Amino acid sequence: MNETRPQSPSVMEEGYNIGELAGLAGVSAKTIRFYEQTGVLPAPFRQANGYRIYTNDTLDRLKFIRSAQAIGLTLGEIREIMTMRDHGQVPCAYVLELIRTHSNDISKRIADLELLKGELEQLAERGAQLDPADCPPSTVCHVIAHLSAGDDSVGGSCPAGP
Amino acid sequence: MNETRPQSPSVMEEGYNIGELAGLAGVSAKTIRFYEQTGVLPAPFRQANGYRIYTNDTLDRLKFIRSAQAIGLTLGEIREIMTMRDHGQVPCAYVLELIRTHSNDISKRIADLELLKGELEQLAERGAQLDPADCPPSTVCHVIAHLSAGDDSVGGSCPAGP
DNA sequence: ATATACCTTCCACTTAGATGGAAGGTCAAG
DNA sequence: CTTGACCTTCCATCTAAGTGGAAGGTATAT
Repeated sequence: MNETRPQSPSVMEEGYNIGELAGLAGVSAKTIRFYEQTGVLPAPFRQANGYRIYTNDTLDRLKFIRSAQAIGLTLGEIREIMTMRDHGQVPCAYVLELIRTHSNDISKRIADLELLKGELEQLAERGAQLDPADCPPSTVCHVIAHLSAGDDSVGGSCPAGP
Repeated sequence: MNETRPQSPSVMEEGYNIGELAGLAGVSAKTIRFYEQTGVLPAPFRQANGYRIYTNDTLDRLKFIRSAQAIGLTLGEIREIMTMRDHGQVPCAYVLELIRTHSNDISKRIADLELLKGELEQLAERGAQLDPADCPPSTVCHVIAHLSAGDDSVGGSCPAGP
């Protein structure tokens, strides 16, 4: 049910159509079209019927995309890398720079989150000792005090993973 | 230039129009309308000319919103809290639960980021030793290896703060 | 012949939290 | 009387990375 290769059963042209490629790469066909549309993947050749036809090259690229995403690179950055490759350049230096930059960003984000976590734990501890009966409507809830004034540098967005 | 209160100069009805409130709360008037539209703030009374008129109550709420956002609560959660208040309930228990939940989420996110950071540093170290001349096109870039197989649990979105 | 599973394009929608701008009403001062 | 600063509503746009679905063409199996 899975090994039905509709084209050229003996010559093995190594051509995948989009669904097969999607299965091999572990992404959806929609995602592949989206990557093409946004320039992350090049437009592939088409069969006579208009179907996209892919080679192992695209499979490699999709694997790279997955790896690159897993380490936090954005599709925009990945597209840059792909473009360098397609212009004959070796993107290693750029990739390394991206990795270093992301590493620094992550360090900063971790520091911010540590701060925030400390604040939350403090609030939880203090809040557990407050009596809800004492909570005046004017503060909405006294568990959340006006803490460090003007501190909005701590990133409060992006609450949970997927 | 700033203390022009257009309404009732002597009786002090404590009424602010939206721009004044925005200035006092440190947000934009657009943001206040947005909060009203999404149910985070209740619809205020209107003056005869259709202008919104606010009291100190809303100022308190805006301050609460800022504090709650600073500790990572979403507007949806804040709206819940406001709704409880408006139904005569004391939201402290709910707030405390939110704080604990967020604290746990953040711990997990920190752990994920630490993992990711370790991986990035490893890649940077290894990558610095690779020769770009050896980078085969099929891998797009050999600095990014296919590392831990199928590891997409590490959140790679939300790269940098504001 | 038809059912089913593919494939194509195009358009809208998602999350979260706003922000920008157009078109028009209101208000106080010069 | 006009200018400029406010205010109103409504609609669109942003980021990031997709996802959903409609309308229609194609290929294979029964």
